[in-house]
Amino acid sequence: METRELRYFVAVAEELHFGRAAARLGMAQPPLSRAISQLERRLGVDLLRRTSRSVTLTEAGTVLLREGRAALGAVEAAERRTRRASQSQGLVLVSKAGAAGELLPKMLDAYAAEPHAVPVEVVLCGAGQQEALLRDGRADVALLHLPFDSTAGLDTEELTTESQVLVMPAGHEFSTRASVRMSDLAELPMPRWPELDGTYLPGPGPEVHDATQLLQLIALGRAVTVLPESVRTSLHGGLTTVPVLDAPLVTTVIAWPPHSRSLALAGLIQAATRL
Amino acid sequence: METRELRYFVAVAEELHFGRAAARLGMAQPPLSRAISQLERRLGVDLLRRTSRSVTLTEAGTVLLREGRAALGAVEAAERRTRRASQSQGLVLVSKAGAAGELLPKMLDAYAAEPHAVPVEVVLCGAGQQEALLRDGRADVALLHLPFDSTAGLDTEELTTESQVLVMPAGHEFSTRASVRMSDLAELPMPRWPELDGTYLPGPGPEVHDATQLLQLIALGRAVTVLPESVRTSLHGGLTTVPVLDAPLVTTVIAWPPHSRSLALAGLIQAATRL
DNA sequence: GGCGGCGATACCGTGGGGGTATGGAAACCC
DNA sequence: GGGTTTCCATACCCCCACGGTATCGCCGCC
Repeated sequence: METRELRYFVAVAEELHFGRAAARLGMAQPPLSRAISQLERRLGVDLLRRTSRSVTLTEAGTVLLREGRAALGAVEAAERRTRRASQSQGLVLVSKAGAAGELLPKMLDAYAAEPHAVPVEVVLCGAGQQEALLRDGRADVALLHLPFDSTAGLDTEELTTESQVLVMPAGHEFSTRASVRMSDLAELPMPRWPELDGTYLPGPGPEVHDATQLLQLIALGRAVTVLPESVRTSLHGGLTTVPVLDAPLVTTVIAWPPHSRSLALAGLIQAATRL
Repeated sequence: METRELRYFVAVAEELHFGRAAARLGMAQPPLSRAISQLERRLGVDLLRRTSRSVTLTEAGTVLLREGRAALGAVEAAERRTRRASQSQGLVLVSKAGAAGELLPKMLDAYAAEPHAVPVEVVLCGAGQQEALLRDGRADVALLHLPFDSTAGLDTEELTTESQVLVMPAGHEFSTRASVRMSDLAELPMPRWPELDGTYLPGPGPEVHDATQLLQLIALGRAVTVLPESVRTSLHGGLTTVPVLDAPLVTTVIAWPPHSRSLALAGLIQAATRL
């Protein structure tokens, strides 16, 4: 199977429409139709059910969509990492914007003090995107937060575990309490983060896309949220926190793609775990 | 990058010889040379250092060899899993030949008793091959033994942990002792298992390639070995065991490729962990 | 029943991948 | 040191497969 065929199939499987898929691929529709039929014939498997009105995935097509995306990611990763290996031998670290406030600078300082340290570029991204960045080679190492982020298919090392606190404006009804419980918060509208595709699930809370925006909304009294306690060091005035007793513990882990233990990466991981 | 280019590059990088690589690929040498140069030009990266006498990998070439193998594995996996999804919806479980003697049948029985169980095909392979089989889609799930097998890039669930015993012929000098230590065994020639490429590292012990052969050699007095204690249930007469106090504990885990939680697989994993 | 949307089919042109023949550099050998 | 061998690169050619345009066939809809 060639990556071209995979790209074609993934486009069609995502659009469920040959015309739109062809447009997305920058080609005409007939060659795309043919390419998919050829792929089906070569695999000996029906991937799509076409009526002249609609296209749906078969069981096998669903599998190939999932596996094909992963395979394309791996190919792109190979390309990116090769390119990067030829130029800079620095590392790219990715973390959620606004997360890991304290830990990150400490880690970078500790690593930079090492004898053979290489430059570390820090990329901040939206929640849940780190895995994709690692997978397709745009990043070498990530900071993830369990249990929110998935570590499927990554090697990890635990760094810290912390409890969570409710973040709210100073005058909030809970601001004078010594602690709260999750059940106290059930009625409060929680801000909604974007899904992987950039859209928002429906719900009562405001839509946010980064931490600064979130903290502003909280300061404005439009939202409250539950965050790891380390955020307290980076809160400006006007915001206050109380512990949430039964919120899940948040573990920060450093994660990297398996089989990629370059010397530089090993050094960074070691520096991080020694903190 | 097309998989064809990747296959070409991997072949050349492994052979370090354009002529042999071309033969392996079933093509002539000149088009192969050209394809590699094109790849280098497109990536903007030198992958190989050629003198007219020898070919060596550059730094970037080393990266692409590693990443390219993984990417090709992912593509093959996509193909195989798609094919399998269209026919049988059974599972393929892979384990080292001779290992997991007790656990495996129990697990399969427990799973078969479940309401929606699908057929499970059991494949036995040499040590260290399970990961490759999982990765390229020939297997869905594997039994691995820590700390010997690598679980890099796999999702796992621990099943059992056991200590190890020395296996030897009945009349062996250690057979009357209550226990031994690793230091007692330092002088004994241990059998050598094949590496990933099927070759053997040099050393004093006999070369073995499966468990039956190993046990026969032990019965013949030509070798002794250290194995997880569960092997005791499958030893025939003439062999005996004593505990090795300070041998590493062996943990049997069930492992599967990330992102592949089909219903059937989830059921099998659940049945296994409930044992 | 005419129309519009969509996927499949028919047919054509071209670019690129693969072939053979040959060049050119470096090691080896007597 | 010149001939020989070895090995990768270049030159040239051919053909197939990929992509484009035109068109058909099917089906829902107004």
